[in-house]
Amino acid sequence: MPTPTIDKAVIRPLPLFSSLADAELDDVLAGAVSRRIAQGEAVFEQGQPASHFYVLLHGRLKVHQVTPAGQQVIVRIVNPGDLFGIAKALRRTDYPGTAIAAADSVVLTWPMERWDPLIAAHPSLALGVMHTVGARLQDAHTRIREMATEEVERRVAHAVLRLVQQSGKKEPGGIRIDFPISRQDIAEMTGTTLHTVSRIFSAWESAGLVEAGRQKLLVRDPHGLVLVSEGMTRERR
Amino acid sequence: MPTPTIDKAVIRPLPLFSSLADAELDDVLAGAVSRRIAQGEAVFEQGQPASHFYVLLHGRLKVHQVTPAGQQVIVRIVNPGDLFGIAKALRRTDYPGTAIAAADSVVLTWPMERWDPLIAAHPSLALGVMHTVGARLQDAHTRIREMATEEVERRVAHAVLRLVQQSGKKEPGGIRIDFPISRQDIAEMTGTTLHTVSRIFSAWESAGLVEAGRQKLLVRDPHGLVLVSEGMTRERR
DNA sequence: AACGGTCCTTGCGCTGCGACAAAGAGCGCG
DNA sequence: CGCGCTCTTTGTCGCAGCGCAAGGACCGTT
Repeated sequence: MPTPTIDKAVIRPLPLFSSLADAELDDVLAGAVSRRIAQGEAVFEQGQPASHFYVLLHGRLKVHQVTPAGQQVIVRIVNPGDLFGIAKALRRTDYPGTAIAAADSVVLTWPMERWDPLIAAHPSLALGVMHTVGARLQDAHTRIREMATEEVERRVAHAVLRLVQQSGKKEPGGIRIDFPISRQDIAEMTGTTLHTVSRIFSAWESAGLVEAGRQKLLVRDPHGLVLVSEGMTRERR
Repeated sequence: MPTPTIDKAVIRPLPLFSSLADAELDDVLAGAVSRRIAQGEAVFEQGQPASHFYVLLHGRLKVHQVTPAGQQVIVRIVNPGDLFGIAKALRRTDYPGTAIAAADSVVLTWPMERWDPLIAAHPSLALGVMHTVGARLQDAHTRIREMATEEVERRVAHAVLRLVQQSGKKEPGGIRIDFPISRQDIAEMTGTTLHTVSRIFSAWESAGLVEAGRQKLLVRDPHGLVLVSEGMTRERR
């Protein structure tokens, strides 16, 4: 059910493509196809040969990796406008993770054969990709630093704040994470367990910091959360 | 005491430059200067404006980040041939970390103003940079996965094995990590404490897996370490 | 409206590992 | 050649947070 025609107006505003001339954009979009992904469905799976690369137009994806022992980790959240599945940029022939739609989503997809020519023909695209990967690298280093030095509650606070920034929607009474996210997900993002996240959320809820429901999260007091993330805690009891 | 003339023969074999034509290489090397860094000296420090970018020719560097709370984390080890200090590729104007020479080292350095022109003029260089950053991203994800799911001993085993791969020198009786590395360093690479690393090394030493001295490390039984890293442990007592 | 599936909560006991402490060992410097 | 510094070892102790377990809430389905 791919849509053969792509609406340039949707693509144009994305930072990745914004510096392309109009004619270039046509060239880039040649061979691209959009595709709907239902919630819970995978765009691609870890270990599969990397046949396509993608841009997320709408919705939200979670990228998982599974350890040899079968443990899951969420490597990142893909937000609208993000490039993903770019195995070629990492010099891989397979996908290093599994991308699953956290909400109904729409992706733009190119066959991987288009990668090299596109990158070669459009230097500004290559630049953009470099920056994308660079940004992810910095995120990753931030996470490493947090996991190495911070205790669980602060890591969870950081993770939630990151979600707020990337996917927060202002709402009377606070900021809502606008896609379904479970405690399990947050546990996998912070290297802890579902149980611990649940406990932390309960404590935050009593403290009036957040309002947490099934797959839902409303941050009532972002500033308070920032304090927690910076270690202003240990006032319990 | 920079050396104004750079020996092309030293640069040519580096993967990063190998696909450049000879004339291109001249262009790339224009404006490059080599510099010696004594052990313990910093090439650049976290937060400084990023004035140069570098390639390590000889020696070994540790890249640290300091948390707001003052904790140190080792982000990566720079091996000969590696590009580093490429803040521009991450769209930063300052260095995100501090690079310190773990052993006497020689770096090749360019003023950062050369970055954009070089990347623009030499597409294969841009590609190479993308792959470099991509490889680092994958490393980072691996570390995140390990820190999230594995217990300390296995993480330490993985870290040591990575060192062996990158900086191992075969030697009668085992593989030596050929630059000075302390337990503190390894603790900072794995998100644990000096004390725990010391204990683990002691245990490994009794088990005949490694031989560890002051800033020295000889892996006697790499395969045994692999077993540890894969979780074949819990035989103690 | 009953049912199964998913997601969430909470209590309890155990333990990996960090905090603290104190002393030993190797190295470089004056 | 001895002094001080950094790096390392080893022990003891306490606790954050994980594993386990059981139960409850909410959701979509037929």
